[in-house]
Amino acid sequence: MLDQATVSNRLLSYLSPADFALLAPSLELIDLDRDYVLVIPNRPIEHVFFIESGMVSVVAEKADGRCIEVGVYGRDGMGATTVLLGSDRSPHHQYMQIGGTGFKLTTADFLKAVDQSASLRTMMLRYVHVFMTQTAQSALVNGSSIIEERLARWVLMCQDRLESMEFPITHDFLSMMLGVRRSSVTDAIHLLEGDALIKATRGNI
Amino acid sequence: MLDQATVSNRLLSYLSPADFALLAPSLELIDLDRDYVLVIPNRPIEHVFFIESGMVSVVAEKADGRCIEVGVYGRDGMGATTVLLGSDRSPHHQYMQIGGTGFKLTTADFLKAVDQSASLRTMMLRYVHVFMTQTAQSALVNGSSIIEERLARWVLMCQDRLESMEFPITHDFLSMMLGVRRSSVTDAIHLLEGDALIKATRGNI
DNA sequence: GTCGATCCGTACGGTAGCGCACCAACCACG
DNA sequence: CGTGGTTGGTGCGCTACCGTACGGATCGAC
Repeated sequence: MLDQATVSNRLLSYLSPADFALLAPSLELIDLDRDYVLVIPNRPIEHVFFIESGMVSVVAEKADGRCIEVGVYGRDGMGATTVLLGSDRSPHHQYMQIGGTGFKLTTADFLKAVDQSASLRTMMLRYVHVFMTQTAQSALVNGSSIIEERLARWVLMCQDRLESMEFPITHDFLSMMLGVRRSSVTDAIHLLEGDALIKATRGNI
Repeated sequence: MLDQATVSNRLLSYLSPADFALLAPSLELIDLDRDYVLVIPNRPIEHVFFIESGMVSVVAEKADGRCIEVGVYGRDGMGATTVLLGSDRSPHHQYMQIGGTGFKLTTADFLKAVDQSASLRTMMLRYVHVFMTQTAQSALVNGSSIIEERLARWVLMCQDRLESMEFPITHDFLSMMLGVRRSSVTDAIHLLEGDALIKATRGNI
């Protein structure tokens, strides 16, 4: 049986013991390697995830195939929040940007637990609000900040979620996330390095 | 007593009669003139709104005072959705972009009704999902589309919500909403006019 | 009609970021 | 230890958009 005290995921660890006990039997610990897909757009969501380590990108795609990240989460949150809102699908991609581990449970088990406990539902809905705010913030900076600032925001968010000063990411991936040209990312990284704020090596920041 | 059949708001009109009856006694019809403030950022939300006509802008603000619209709604939705998510405040401004009318009720009355009816809650949470998707879409276009496209999106969203081919709006306001320079809006409008897609007069589109 | 305020058209120099392309450094793998 | 794929640095011409600014048009109030 799973011990709540050993769980890194913030949502799970802040639950009341009773609420945790509702979910615990359904939780399955799995490896989440880089590029592991948590949610496929517009397809029924069969599993819900709680991240223990690593980071997930939530990515929106335009009709022309162009993609931009609209949110990220790690041990602070959960995947596939839309099931809480009564929808069994989401228009966005979700995949591991940085590999790690996490718990997976079926959507049905999750919803059953949420229906049984109002406090559990409340907790989860609060997280939806947090994530929504993050998305709105993305809209804000995407529309009003230069690349250097957007990169800095991304690095900080990544740091918060990984509790690590270093993480593996290529300029190419970052350019996807920010929706800009790869060499613009290179330039922005150099600027931040010039201010001694970050240090980048091949495939690492 | 309010007759559900005469209500324009989509959320209210799609409710089951029983759910509507739960809300109806609390609904107060009010005028919502242009610039009427529905939500002040980071202050307790005392009232929830269902729009009958007109349009609301949800606007995020950066530390430097720069603002960008992260969503809009009209008769298709409601204001202050965050109360559904267990938060009594929101970080965003919400005010009437185009004047109209709507129903107002206290947050307490609204939450009481939602607690009494699971189907009512479900309906409202589904709308939260819709709005969240819209916000994510804003993040997407803000980061990847040229002004002309973003303006076109805005005009179409406005049209959907007003069911009117014409609406009062100045270039100046649009530049705020899109987070761009006022004269860039003027240019984009001329481009769309060149394609005979819109027609603009002073303070009108 | 006159005045002030609002709104819109236009212009000009400056710059962030783009698309593209090329090469060097680096790594994994045989 | 060579080879091929990945990643990062750099350059060039180009476009979208910015900041700023000025002047003309339109409107309401008196």
